[in-house]
Amino acid sequence: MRPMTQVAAPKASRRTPADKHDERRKALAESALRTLGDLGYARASLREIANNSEFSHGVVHYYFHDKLELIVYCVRYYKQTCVHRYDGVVAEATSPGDLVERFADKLVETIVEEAPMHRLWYDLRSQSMFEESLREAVTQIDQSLEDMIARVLARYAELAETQPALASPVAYGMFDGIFQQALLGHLNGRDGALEELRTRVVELMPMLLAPKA
Amino acid sequence: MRPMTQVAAPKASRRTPADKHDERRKALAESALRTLGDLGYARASLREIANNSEFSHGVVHYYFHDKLELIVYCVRYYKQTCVHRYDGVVAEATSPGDLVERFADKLVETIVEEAPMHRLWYDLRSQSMFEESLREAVTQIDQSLEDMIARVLARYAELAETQPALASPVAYGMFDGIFQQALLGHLNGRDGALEELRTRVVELMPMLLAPKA
DNA sequence: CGCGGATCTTGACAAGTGTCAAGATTTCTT
DNA sequence: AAGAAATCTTGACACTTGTCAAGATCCGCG
Repeated sequence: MRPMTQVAAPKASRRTPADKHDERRKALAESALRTLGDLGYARASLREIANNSEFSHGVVHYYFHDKLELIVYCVRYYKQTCVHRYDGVVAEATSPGDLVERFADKLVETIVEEAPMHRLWYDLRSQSMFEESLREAVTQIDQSLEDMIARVLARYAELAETQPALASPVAYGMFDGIFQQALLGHLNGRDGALEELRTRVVELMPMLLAPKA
Repeated sequence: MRPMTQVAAPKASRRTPADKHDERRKALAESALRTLGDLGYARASLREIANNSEFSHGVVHYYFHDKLELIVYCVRYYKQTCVHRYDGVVAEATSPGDLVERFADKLVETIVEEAPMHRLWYDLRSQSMFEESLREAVTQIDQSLEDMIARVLARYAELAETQPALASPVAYGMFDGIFQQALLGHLNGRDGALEELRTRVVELMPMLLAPKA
């Protein structure tokens, strides 16, 4: 959620004429994401998306070819900021135990703060099982999430002076599974779903390391 | 996909007059499941469902109150047979290693043979994150799947003469995660997705047991 | 047979959908 | 400031959707 001013003003061009287009796409995406997070992929109509924004419903086709392109753009745009969520954890952790704590806390935090975005992601990924045209984007995002987990795990092993016991796809699959489970529980209003996620991650992480000797 | 004849004919009542109703509901559900597995929850219209069956589109509202009731009935109906998929594994395994092999094989087998049903389940579960009225059914099904995993794990620990190292919700979450990952890979046509699932499960299972001594 | 209830079909309705084109409006350039 | 290009609004289109009601058809029982 960094400010949307471009990287800088290289010379005297305060607003590049062609970048305005990109700016608008992002603005549209940001308000579309709110509606998509509320209603999900199928139920969010272009009119509803436009109503919850400062634009009219027709403008979507000026900036996007069709509904699918808008939605893929939105999720890509969101996930782009998402994959660096644990960079701070990796950078600042001082010991294996510290890293585990920080990682678990961050996982809980993002469920509390961005549950609608996460359910939208799972919605889109499920849709991609039916809709061929979603698969490329979903595959790429999934890969970048796996890489994110891999970085955490690598740093964890480094701090513990050992090696990861599992390849990163497995680790990602596992975390994704219990994360999804916690998200579902949280949305169901099940008390303790978040605290359970925390303890589960804490007790799971050590198992992902190869024995020291 | 077992034959749809009822459990038997207990006495002289070959066809109970009121059971005909249930029979029809099941028949409708079975053909609806085909369409739902093809198109998913959102894209499968009642007309499309009816077209791929021997009925007309109006008959749905004779047997079901609305679309949601039909779909929930369908998924419940399917998953009901699903939760006993590994009962044979549990019953017939002769050693820890044998159980792991059989379990992994069965997981792969069901992806090959029932991928559309599995993606339908994930679709429905994702929808339940948005649609309150789906949550009860989804929660119940999820619980029964967790119980299924718990039975496998308990037997595994028993054969290995030790205890499970993780509570069943965690174990279920993990397996669900890597299963979903494999399903996605398989539907994407990624070669090796199934073989990877097999080896991942085989290498993961021993980590779920508490050390022997 | 013929009646009555269950079962099913047909057709319609109202609401909502993505898409697009024609024109209004704003913004920029010269 | 005038004209041109970019941007946005409005309204319509063709189509699909879930739902339901009226009537046709089937079935078993008197």
